[in-house]
Amino acid sequence: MDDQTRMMTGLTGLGGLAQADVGDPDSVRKQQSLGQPQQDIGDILQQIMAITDESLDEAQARCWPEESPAHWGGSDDPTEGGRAGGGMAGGGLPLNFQHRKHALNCHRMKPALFSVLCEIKEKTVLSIRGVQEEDPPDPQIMRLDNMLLAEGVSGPEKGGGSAAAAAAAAAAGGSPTDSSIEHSDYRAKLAQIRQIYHSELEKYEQACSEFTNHVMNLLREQSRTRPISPKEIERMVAIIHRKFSSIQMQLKQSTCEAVMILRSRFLDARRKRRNFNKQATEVLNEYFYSHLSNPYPSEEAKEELAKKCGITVSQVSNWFGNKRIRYKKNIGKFQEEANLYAVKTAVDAANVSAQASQANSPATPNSGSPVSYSLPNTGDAYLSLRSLNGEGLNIAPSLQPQNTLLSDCLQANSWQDTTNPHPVTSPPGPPGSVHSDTSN
DNA sequence: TAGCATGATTAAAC
DNA sequence: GTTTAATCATGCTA
Repeated sequence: MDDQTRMMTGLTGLGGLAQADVGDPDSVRKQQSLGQPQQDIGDILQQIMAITDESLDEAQARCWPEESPAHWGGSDDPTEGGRAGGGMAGGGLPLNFQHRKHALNCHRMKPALFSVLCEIKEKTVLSIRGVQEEDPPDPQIMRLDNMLLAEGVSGPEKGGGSAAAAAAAAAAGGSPTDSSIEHSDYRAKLAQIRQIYHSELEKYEQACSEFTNHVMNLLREQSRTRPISPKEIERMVAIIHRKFSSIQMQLKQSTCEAVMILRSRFLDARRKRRNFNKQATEVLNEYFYSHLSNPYPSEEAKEELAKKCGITVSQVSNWFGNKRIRYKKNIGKFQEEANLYAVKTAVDAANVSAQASQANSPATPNSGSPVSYSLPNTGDAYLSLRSLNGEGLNIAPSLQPQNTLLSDCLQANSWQDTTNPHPVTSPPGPPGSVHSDTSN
């Protein structure tokens, strides 16, 4: 029986009041003021107070002083309350208690009292209605949800986490093998976090649903003796959900923390700094010293270098940034290195031109032709040269006139003198290819 | 283990 | 957006 019906039933059963006045609490009060009804309500309230004030032990002692456990069990439906016989009535309540309850329910003033309670209830509900309006979604929860979704902890398993891992691994610039190991390790840990998160979430949801059902049953049960509207039950359910969602938020928070720790441990590039391999450093140095007059690789050149070195474009930028500043700070220290790479480049250029002469014709000129940036391993040639020329690192005179590149490498560099950032310039050449700026 | 080398990060300037 | 300059954190080596 719903609240409305219950109220109506109660009111129609109001014996001491005129039918026309039924449902009007003022009329009820008027009647109460006449004397007899007031006494009745007083009685009924007295009885209610007496029952509610009693502890269970007291009630037990009074109703069944020598009861056995067999008195418990069954239904407490008031309609069953009139059943004859000793021992237990329904609802797990002793029969005497059932009788008292039933007597109370059947009291002729009960419907009127119930209607007054309904009125009071209605007013109370109205006063708190404004406060109970639906809350907007919590931005913090939204942030947490978004992060968990982005990391692949919540939502579908694919993408998120592994993508983040891949991106971060790429940013860290580790070797392919290293990054793949770290990647799988990261994914395994992330999967662990995901599993824990989902199992905990399931537990919370189960507990929430169980508790909600329990409370709803309790309220439905109570609605027999006090007015409880379905809206109130809904509100109570909402309160329970809010409480549980705060627990969920804690779970989400700690999951996010775990993910952040995992990320910082596995993917923090600074933590995982690895020196570039020898070949990569050589490629970068070759470019740097062969563009010493303007060591600012274009975006295309950076991409090309990054590809050659197996690192990212930003790592190339970092490297050049560091190199420029360190070179500038201590030119003397880097002079030897500069000479070394200048010779290396020159030897390569000489080799290239010699090959070109042989391949074409004896008269083919090579001056002015662009020198390919892709240098073969000229280390041996350089060492031979070095030994021929002693440790003085002088350039073989025969090589000098052939390469404007060489002079470019060794000339005074304007970028070193300026304190302002050098304008972003690209060495001439088609995009995607790395050239030495022989035209300089 | 100290000291240097080196890659990454940061703030400020442009 | 890039660059410089300073700095941090880590790797390498004697």
